[in-house]
Amino acid sequence: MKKRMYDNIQRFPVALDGIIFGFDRQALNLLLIKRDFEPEKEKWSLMGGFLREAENLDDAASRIVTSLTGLKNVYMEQLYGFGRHDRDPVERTISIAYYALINIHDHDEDLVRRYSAQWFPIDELPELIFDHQEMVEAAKARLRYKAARQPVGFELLPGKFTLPELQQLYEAIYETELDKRNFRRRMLSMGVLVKTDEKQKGFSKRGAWYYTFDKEKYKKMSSPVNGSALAFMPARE
Amino acid sequence: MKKRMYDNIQRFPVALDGIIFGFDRQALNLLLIKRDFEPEKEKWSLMGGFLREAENLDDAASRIVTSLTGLKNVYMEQLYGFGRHDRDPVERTISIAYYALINIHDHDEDLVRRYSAQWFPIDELPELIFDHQEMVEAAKARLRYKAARQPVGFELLPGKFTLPELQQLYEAIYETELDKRNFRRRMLSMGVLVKTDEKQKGFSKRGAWYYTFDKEKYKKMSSPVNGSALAFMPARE
DNA sequence: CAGTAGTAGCGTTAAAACTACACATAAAGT
DNA sequence: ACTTTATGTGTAGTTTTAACGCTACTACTG
Repeated sequence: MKKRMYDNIQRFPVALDGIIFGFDRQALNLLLIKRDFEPEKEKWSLMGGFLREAENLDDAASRIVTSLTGLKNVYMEQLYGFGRHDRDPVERTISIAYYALINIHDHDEDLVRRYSAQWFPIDELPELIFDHQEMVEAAKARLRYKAARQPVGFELLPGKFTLPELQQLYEAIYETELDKRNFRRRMLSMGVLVKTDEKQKGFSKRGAWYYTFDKEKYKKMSSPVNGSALAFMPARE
Repeated sequence: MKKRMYDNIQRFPVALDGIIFGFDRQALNLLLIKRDFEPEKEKWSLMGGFLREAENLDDAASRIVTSLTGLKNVYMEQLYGFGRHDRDPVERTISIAYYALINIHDHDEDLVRRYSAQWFPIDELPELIFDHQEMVEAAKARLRYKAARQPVGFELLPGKFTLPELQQLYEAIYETELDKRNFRRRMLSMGVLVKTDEKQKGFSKRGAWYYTFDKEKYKKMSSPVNGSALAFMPARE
């Protein structure tokens, strides 16, 4: 029995590209790979790959990020579908971009080496191939959007972290400085931070308290842009 | 000279599906078509079509909406890429959903008849094929998000409209009632409405002033979700 | 061991935004 | 002229934001 198929239509390779964010307690970074194949060999690009038969988009995106970082169950969200007809000089493809948030210290360094990958601070990115620059811009905008309404630290920070560290992350995301007192109040008011009885040592004289996330509450708040969580007529900006 | 191509990868039909919103001065409506072909013949679905070679995604989405409505230069925004591997029983496809906002009275009625298309109030939708229900939900959420930070009337309303009409639209979008005075203040404060010296006649005794949009300012505010316009750490909801 | 330096952490206040709510006004129809 | 019906306006109380000055720890120094 022959499988049914659509007639008289084009078929295209469907790529998944991953914008992988990591935070090193200082700056927000992006994991890029140096292409060792044509076209655009030796130039930098996002990690990508092609969709396989019988594989969901989300699964494919996960597979691709895992193949570079070794990490599973990474937080990812679909960003946008990029499909300019001439975006890829080899063949007409469309690419669904996903962004991922990972703890920069968790990744598999061997894998990263094998792919000639490297972390770049987001304000010092090299030139990227194709439309990858555009993807990165979109991902930054989305991350900012997301961070504004829920603490994004859970994915980017280690299990325990201090408020100054969280603030550092936010300042990296927004590329600006924030008021310590207001930031603190705002984050705490979201009700997902749990203070531990442990203090950070060695960094500052006084030492800051470590916090963790209340995973339960955090998960409830975490919803993609299309999720239900958008408030009814929230304030204009 | 042979064209270069990628090796050993699958290729897929790429569909575009359009969530077409229209407003008839009463309710928010969706334009759906009755399928006259298998599978799922006689059931309702979104208007869709397949991507062609050398056609940008946005252009393809436009083409598809135009083919049903006769309207060109419709406001559209990419919504999300849907790609469950079993989403289409005929063949594995991926679909990029776009939503469109049109003035319901402008569409080409012949075309709509030819496709056996029909407008449905968004709170009385029939059962839809595949994952189209999910797409509609996502589109509603996105429209709500968008409407909260910029007046969305321009695309959905005729050139001139009254504030009560605009409010009617918002109430349809949010499926709730709004306070007249607060709504009015909020819309006017966005600074894109221009009062004309013309009054609506025949509908209410007193008659309401017609307004138009200041297209210049309006365009500046109109940016897709990924645009830059997201405020720096806007209020929590 | 006392003083200093450098962050961490707290509280207050003024401005802005939001919410809720009630009455006057224009014009059509009798 | 009076009634009817929807349009249009103002205000007060509350909540949220934004700006800002000061105290509290503790490691290091002499």
